[in-house]
Parts: sequence; C-alpha cells; structure tokens
Amino acid sequence: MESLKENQMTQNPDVAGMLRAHGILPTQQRLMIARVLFSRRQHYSADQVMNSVNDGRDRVSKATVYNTLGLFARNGLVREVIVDPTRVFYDPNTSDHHHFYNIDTGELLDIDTSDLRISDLPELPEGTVAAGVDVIIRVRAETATN
Amino acid sequence: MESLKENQMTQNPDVAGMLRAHGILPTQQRLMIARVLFSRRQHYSADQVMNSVNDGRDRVSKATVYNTLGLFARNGLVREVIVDPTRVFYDPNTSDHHHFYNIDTGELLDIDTSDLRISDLPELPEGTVAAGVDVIIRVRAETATN
DNA sequence: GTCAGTGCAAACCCTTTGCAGAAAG
DNA sequence: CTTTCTGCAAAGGGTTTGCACTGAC
Repeated sequence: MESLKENQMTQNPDVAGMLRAHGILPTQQRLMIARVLFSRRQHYSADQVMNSVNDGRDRVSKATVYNTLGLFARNGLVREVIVDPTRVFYDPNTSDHHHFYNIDTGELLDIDTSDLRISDLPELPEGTVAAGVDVIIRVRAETATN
Repeated sequence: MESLKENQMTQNPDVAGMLRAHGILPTQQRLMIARVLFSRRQHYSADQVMNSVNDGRDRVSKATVYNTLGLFARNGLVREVIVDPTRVFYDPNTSDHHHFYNIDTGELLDIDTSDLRISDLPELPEGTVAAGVDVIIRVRAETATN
C-alpha cells in the first residue's frame, strides 16, 4: 500500500492537492481522472479519458467523466482545445502554448510559446476583454494520397 | 427580370461563375446558399445559413444546406472556422486571415494578416506537411459579470 | 445527518446518411 | 435519357441532463 502510493506520487505530484488548489473536492473518481491527465500529460478527448480510466477494475461512468472534465476546465485545471468539430480535447498543460493538429491522425502536439512569436496584436473589438489566444497549426500526414 | 439580375450582380459578382470556377455545378439551391454567403460576407453557422436562405418563399432543406456547405468547404469556396465545439462556422473570406471569437455572444470577426504577425514558426512534426494556420483570439464581453 | 458527487439511461443537438423523387445537361 | 442533386425522415455520435443512490465530511 505504501509502495503503491509512492509509485503514484512519483508520476503525479499531489494530485489531490492540485484539485483542492483549484477549489475542487478530490473524490475518488476525480482523482482517477486527474491521475490519467497528469501522469501521461498528453492531450485527451473525453473518450480517451474514459478508456484510460476504465481499463482497470475501478470504473467511472461516462457522465462523470464528461462532467468532471468540464469541471476541471471551468476551474482552470486543464485547458479545452477546440480543433475538431467532432470532439473536444483536454490539455493538462495550462501554461501559455500552442498546438499542432494532425487532421489525418487526430494527433495534437504542443508548441512552446518560445517557438512561435506573435507580434502586432490587433486592438480588441470594442467592449471586449481578452480571454486567450489559440494558435493551431494544422498539418497533414506527408504520405496522405487523398 | 433584367433589373432583378442587375441588382443581384451588384451585391454578388457572378456567383454562378464562382461555383463553376471551383468545380461546383451551380444548381438553384447552391446559388441561393452562395448568395447568402457572398452578399453579406460574414460568418455563418449552418443554422444561420439555413434561416437566411429560408426567410423567403423558396426553401432549401436542412440536409442540402449542410451538404452544400460541406461541398463548398471541400472545394475551397469557403473556409470552415472551428472555434466552438457546438457548431462550425463558414467564412466566405478564404484569404489568409485570423479571427476574434466572442465567447459570450458567439460573434466572429476577421483579423487581417497584416494586423498580426507570426514569426519563428516552429518546425513541423516529422512526416507532416502544413495544411493551415488558425489564430483565434478569444474575447469576452467587457461587462460579463460572471 | 446533510449536502455534494456519481451512475444510469434517456434526452439533446448538430450533423450525416439512405433512398426515392426531381432537376440538370 | 443518364447522372447528379434534393428533400425528407431517420440514424449517428459526442455531450448533457434528470433523478435516485452513494459517499464525503
């Protein structure tokens, strides 16, 4: 039990604390979902989270997965990435960065802010305040014969 | 009949020709949809196109609206803008440009390329070729209490 | 014991599809 | 006349919701 806990800790520094820090009560299901997101630190669709969480014996329902991801996003624990009209991706990396999106494979990759500079930001439309900047570089598989 | 045609021409330079130039057979319904897109030159969700096209007496079915917008997008007549997981926007402006998206109102505004410069584009992931760059500046209504 | 969280299934909404009838060339 | 397009209604797929049960504190 102690070793299990230690093992988890190495991969996921205090997930429960992260949840609390974002005003989220750390329940079992939420912890399971958060561990998936923060151990691999990739991008996940709700469906992928569903599968990753439920490959073991302990199960989390679909409704809870969706509700929890929405909760995490609202509270700033993860970032929603909108690149595909058919599904939302959740990104555990909330620091300022951008994305490659492979339209053939559905793969999503981070682009560090230092690798892409935006200058001459235009004035915002009247009566609005900035809420975020998303840069998506769409790519295709080179071999795509199409 | 002549004056009607002239009137349309002022707003929409040769819509039929545009369709043909993109390899699209200009049928009545497609012309009606294209006229909506190219007379006001704004951004439309499929539903907004549906409503605009069908405010008159001549009607176009929902299936045809969706299929036609998809066809237009595949053939490069319009650009799909993915900013909201709940709906796709269609942009009759196919020149290189970016967008403001008001997450409160759903309003979409163009940003000219000259008003926003991207430099230091990172190397593409191995085995991929560029397919497009989308920059979305998300804004909120200033007064949003939320 | 009280209140928030969870699970299930059904509801939702946008979008796509199957197929018969209509229109275009 | 042949081929493509259109319309309708039904299916599809990701996401949300209603409500009773469970678990957290």
